[in-house]
Amino acid sequence: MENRRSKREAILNSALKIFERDGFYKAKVEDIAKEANVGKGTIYEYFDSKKDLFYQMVKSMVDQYIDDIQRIAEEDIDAISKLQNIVGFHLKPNKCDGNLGYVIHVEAIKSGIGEELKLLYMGLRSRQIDLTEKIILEGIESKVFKEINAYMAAMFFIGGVHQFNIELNHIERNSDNEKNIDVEEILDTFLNGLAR
Amino acid sequence: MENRRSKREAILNSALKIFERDGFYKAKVEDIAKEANVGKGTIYEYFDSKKDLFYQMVKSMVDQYIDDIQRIAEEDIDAISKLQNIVGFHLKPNKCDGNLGYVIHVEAIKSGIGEELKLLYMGLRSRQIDLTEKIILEGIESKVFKEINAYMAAMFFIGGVHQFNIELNHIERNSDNEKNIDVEEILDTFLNGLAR
Amino acid sequence: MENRRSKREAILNSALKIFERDGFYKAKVEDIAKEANVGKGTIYEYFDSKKDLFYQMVKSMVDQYIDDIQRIAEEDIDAISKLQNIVGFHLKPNKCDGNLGYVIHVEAIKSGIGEELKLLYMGLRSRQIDLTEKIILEGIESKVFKEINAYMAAMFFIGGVHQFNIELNHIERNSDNEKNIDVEEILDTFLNGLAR
Amino acid sequence: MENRRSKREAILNSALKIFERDGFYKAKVEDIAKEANVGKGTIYEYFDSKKDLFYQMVKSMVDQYIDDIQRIAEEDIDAISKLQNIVGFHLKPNKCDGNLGYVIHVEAIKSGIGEELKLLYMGLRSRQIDLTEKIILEGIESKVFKEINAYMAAMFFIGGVHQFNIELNHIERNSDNEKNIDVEEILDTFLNGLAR
DNA sequence: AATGAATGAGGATTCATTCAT
DNA sequence: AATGAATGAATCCTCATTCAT
Repeated sequence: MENRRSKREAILNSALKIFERDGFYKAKVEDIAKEANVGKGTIYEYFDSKKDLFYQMVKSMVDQYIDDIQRIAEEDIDAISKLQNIVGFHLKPNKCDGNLGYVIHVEAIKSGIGEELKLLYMGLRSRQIDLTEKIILEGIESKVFKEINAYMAAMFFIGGVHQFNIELNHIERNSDNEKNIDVEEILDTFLNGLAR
Repeated sequence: MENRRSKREAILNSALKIFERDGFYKAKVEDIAKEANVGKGTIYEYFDSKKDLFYQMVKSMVDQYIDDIQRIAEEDIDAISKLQNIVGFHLKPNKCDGNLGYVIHVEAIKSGIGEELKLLYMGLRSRQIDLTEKIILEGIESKVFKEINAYMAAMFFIGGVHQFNIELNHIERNSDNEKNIDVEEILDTFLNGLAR
Repeated sequence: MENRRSKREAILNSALKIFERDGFYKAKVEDIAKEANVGKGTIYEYFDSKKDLFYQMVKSMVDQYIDDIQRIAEEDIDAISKLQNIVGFHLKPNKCDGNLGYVIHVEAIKSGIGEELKLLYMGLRSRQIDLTEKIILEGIESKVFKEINAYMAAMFFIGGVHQFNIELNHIERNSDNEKNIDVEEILDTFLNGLAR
Repeated sequence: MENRRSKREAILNSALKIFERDGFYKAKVEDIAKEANVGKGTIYEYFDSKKDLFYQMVKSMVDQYIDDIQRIAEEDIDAISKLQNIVGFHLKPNKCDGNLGYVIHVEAIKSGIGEELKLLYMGLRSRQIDLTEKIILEGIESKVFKEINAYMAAMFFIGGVHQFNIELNHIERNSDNEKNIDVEEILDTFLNGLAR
């Protein structure tokens, strides 16, 4: 039934919203249900438990995310453009939310939700680093980058990108001293460093 | 009584450990009490509530942390050495744990624990960025760094450092393909960038 | 429609099976529906509620049971042969299951299901005792039995028969030290007692 | 603490009362708590779960019951007197309640509560039959009883006794046509049978 | 007539907090 | 001051029942 898939989708979206707002333990299944305009029981028609719902929500996020950055990594463009696109992707609001990332991180590390979640999360991290590392290696190969430790550079890149994501989506949003942040400048900082 | 202060300290240390392991909502007051070798009721002699305990724990962490990096920032050494020390400080295990940082972030953003926590956390972030920014500005002034956007560079620096912290304390720890990460190399990546 | 009656019958049979296995409260309407190869909603086309289904199931069991032992009681044979047939009837597996009897007893005594069930059950018990008592009185009249308290003897007879039924259908079934139990011997014990 | 044991006892007594009245699934933990004049949460200080409470309650009943009939079986009196005492014991109201026996039987057979309960119950049954069988064998040895199948006789005896127990405690109690039932007469029926 | 997706009342269980000792 | 037994509010989850198709 077409309807079944769409209701599942609706629940996942509510879950995303509520889990992001409240974290796993504070979130109430009933609130997720309300948000999705379904009854409490309905959630259990589609998911085994609150934990399962969380896991499935994370899984759908992760799958989408990996898909997205993979697509960027596989484009037929130079390494710098790829990095540029990745930065751009992370600054787009709602597209990939850093706060949810923190929530997932916390629950995955605790693994009070299940070993599977931990694996999923670890997989995401290594995939993220791998892809970035590969892009950097491409850049090295094509002589655009110098012979740098690609793993380390990848870590730096991801860390920096996340920092901007959080800052923009959750911190800045509340304050008024709007700092203009643009992709070009971020990338420049990363590529050229500070040293004179 | 001297004893009173030390028991409070003991509870804060247990709280740190358990909250880091379990997050705010999963953590049980009883577990914190056990860890501190005190009775459950005793915790309420020293703290108003679980939320208060969390807040006080965060506060003591934050105060300590700001103290530490402030001390580094105020040393009479050049900007590069300061950054080096900051990186080194964050890689020292147990000294400042990235996972707890995530836990705090999540609870602070939700502010289900109280507006004060949010303020405390925001204060920490801006302080962290300010200090780093200031160090970078010092470097620019003394012509060691080029005329770069210091705010942006600070964000990148902090993001990268966190990424390494998490990777080392929580991810690597479990895997065996030990990647040697040393302060020198990290800083080099940051200072000189990738570009040829 | 002929079909309607047969579907009702199918549901009653499933109900019998599931209620016997799980008892009233543990049994799920959905399981009964599955067992009967009908939809969950269909059950409510034939029965008002789970309680009603239980009641109707018990009623159909009870009617059948009373019919059966009544037929035995009315045969044109001597009292001893009647008792023999009653024992034989209860030892036949699947014919009349002692465990369901316990389930019914429990629910009927609690009467959380309804006063009607209690009445039905009480009626069954008194009918059972009455019939047996009557057979024994026949035996006394025809000088085959002595002038014994027929009510008491009936109670003993029924109690003993139930005990064998349970033992055979639920306990023995699991163990291996098969004790041969045959109708002749049971009846002999009952008729002649232990005393030398 | 003396108090701790007595509160546990109080909860077990309430459990006995409520489980007997409602059966396992219908019984509410809250009702048991109310009956024992404790808070709902207190029950979980003494028992792991509703199932555990049921099991412990059954265990304490079973232990007491086996103790009681064992004591009777070991007295230094003749076989007939022992049987007489066993009948007397079962007719004493509140001393050993047949309805609870049914409840236990139903839950034990289903073993939805746990395999342990089943084992406990099976142990009770076999113990009950063993003891009775032994008494009968004593009687045979001392030439008071004839060379009868002792196992079968034991089954009959127990079945009859239970029947009386139920009849007296749960059925008769409600009706008015009081039938005088006394131990002597019951035993006479059992020992001498019906046959002339 | 038959279905099963949707519902929400109901109940087991957890755990922050209190308070008598 | 310190404790931990007791509590009940809060929340996950189940399942009888309804109703749109």
